Amino acid sequence: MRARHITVVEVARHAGVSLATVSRVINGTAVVSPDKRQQVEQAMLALKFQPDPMAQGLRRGQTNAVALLVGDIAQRHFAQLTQHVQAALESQGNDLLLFNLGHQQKRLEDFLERALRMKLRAVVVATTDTLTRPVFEAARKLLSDGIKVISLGQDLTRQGIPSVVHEEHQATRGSVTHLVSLGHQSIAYVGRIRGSAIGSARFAGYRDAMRKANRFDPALVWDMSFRYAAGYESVAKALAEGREFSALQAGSDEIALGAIAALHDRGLAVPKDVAVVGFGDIDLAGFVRPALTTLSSSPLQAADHLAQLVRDDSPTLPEDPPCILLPRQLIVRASSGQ
Amino acid sequence: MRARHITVVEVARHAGVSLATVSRVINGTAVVSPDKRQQVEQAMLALKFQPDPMAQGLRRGQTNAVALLVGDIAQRHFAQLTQHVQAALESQGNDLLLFNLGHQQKRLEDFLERALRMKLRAVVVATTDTLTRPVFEAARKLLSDGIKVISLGQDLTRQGIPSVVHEEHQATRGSVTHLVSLGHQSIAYVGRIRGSAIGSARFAGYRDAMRKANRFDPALVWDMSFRYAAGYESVAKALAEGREFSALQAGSDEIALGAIAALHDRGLAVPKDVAVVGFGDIDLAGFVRPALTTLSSSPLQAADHLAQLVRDDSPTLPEDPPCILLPRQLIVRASSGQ
DNA sequence: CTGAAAGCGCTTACAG
DNA sequence: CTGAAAGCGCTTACAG
Repeated sequence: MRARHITVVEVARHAGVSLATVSRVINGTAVVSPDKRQQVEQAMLALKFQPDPMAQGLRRGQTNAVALLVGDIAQRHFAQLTQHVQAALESQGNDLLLFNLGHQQKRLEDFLERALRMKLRAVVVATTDTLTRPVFEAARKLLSDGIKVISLGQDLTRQGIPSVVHEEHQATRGSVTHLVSLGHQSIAYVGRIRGSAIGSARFAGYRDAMRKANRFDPALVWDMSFRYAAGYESVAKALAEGREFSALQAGSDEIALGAIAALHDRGLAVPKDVAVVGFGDIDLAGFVRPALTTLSSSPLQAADHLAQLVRDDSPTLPEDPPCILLPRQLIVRASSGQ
Repeated sequence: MRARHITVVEVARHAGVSLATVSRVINGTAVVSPDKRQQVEQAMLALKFQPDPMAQGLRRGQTNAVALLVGDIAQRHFAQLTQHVQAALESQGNDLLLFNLGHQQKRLEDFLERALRMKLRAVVVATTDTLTRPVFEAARKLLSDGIKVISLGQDLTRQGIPSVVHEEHQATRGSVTHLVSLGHQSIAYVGRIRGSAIGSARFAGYRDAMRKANRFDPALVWDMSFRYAAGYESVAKALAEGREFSALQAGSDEIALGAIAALHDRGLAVPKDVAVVGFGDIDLAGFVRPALTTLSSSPLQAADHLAQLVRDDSPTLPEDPPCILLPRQLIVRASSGQ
């Protein structure tokens, strides 16, 4: 059933040269006389030759696959990231191996162990979760084996891992300061996600801005579980408990949307009764009503920087890995009023 | 830099057996005496041996990777599908190679050509787009080369491709009939996406229901480009033109959300002035206000069926490939009234 | 049940 | 600039 494919042997025969010469033409790895080169190229065309990636990989000790480990592809943010990372990698000839972590640390660890044998070109870790020791150890093993590990989303340079990150702390500090300047006194924070490094950073920005305004109140900080439902439940619970607040900073757009639903169900209007600011600017943000004020992201730029790091063949294991920082901007829409 | 890995040679030496025996233990492909088996297993453990997937792949002529080609990972529906497909494949030991088509036919074609050399375990095509001849030809080449091709989303069994699909036509026919029974006379359809096989089927269901009710009016059918923005623009344009309608069936939830924003911006209330029904039941559907009435999907079941087809080693190239049909249900929420 | 040997399709020293 | 040969790490007839 399985057809026999054209190999370098056939090409060499057809072109009247040796295997080595064919290989040199394929890889452009050594000088080949113009006429032989042409014969080989014609033979490849005539026979519709395509090199076998497995064989190349085995021999070179390297595939052209990059693994992307995402926190949870079901989250808008990660889906967007995946989209752009795939595009950026493809444009430089790399395939994308996708691994959905579902926020499970153990899965990350297991994959990293396995990655050691896969001869990947790079492993990209895109998770917001706080990482633990075993993960770092597995990553170090990869690194010392010459396999690139890159962090997308959180700064892991202290672990020797090049990172592409967005502003987090400054972002919420800025947006909350904006809410304060609008006259809000009681501003709640919904979504200080437990176990999330990024979530903590966003929360810290909020906290610092509130402290500066002398308005920080731990009772207005709500943890929660997961996305829409979490945003909804947190706010529903707070309202049931009689908490008072005139504004709300969410840890993500999805949480913000859930929060808005909860406010709505209690008869509270956004932004009239409660102003809401999300985080991340998912594509839907501009299409809900009221449109969602939020903090921007740059998944496209992030993916481009990442691709550059993947391509970059600078000496492995630099003591001082690069950290690329992407800014965020407050995108003011109707949900925050004024 | 790159460390030398443990190979079968070391394991064989350590266990005092031949390479062949080690291989047999790894693969469980032939009977090995209990004592030798144990020695090998101990050696593998002691040396922390992990087989090299590239070498195995080259020798066997088969990887354990499955390619998933999705219409557009930025769309909720595809992101969810990807999540479940990855999980299902992983549980059977397969890696996922993700390819985002961005709805570009040419990319599908190119990838299919390339897949021929990749020795993939299967290629899963998950797109709603109407496919063209060159794509089918490339698929046939894969099929005849013994590589599984599976369609996720549209019925391609006539092309010899096993398919896992959802009801489309019946779904909109049912939901529109429901709207009719609620007393609606003018029901618009937004999102008969050009070039989308699935979009056409959904539209046909609407059309048939409207015809049956003697209410079909082509002026109430609006094509559009892309997701939220499209839903918004279509409806905004229709309203500006003075079209009258009391209900609206959308081709997707995202389109429905965009449509609702447009209605809102014209001062129309949902469902009081216009009832809205979406399609797909994305996770957000229950968390917008009013909550979105929509047609359910079963990405989890779809992924499971798919995984089964991937695993299934029945004779290649059956003349009559299976078509697995998943039902949809109308999920009634606030946006459709009553 | 077991081992020696060939071979999957390439690339890369090595020698010329 | 070119070719013959070795070898990447496995698996699989083949012979016993």
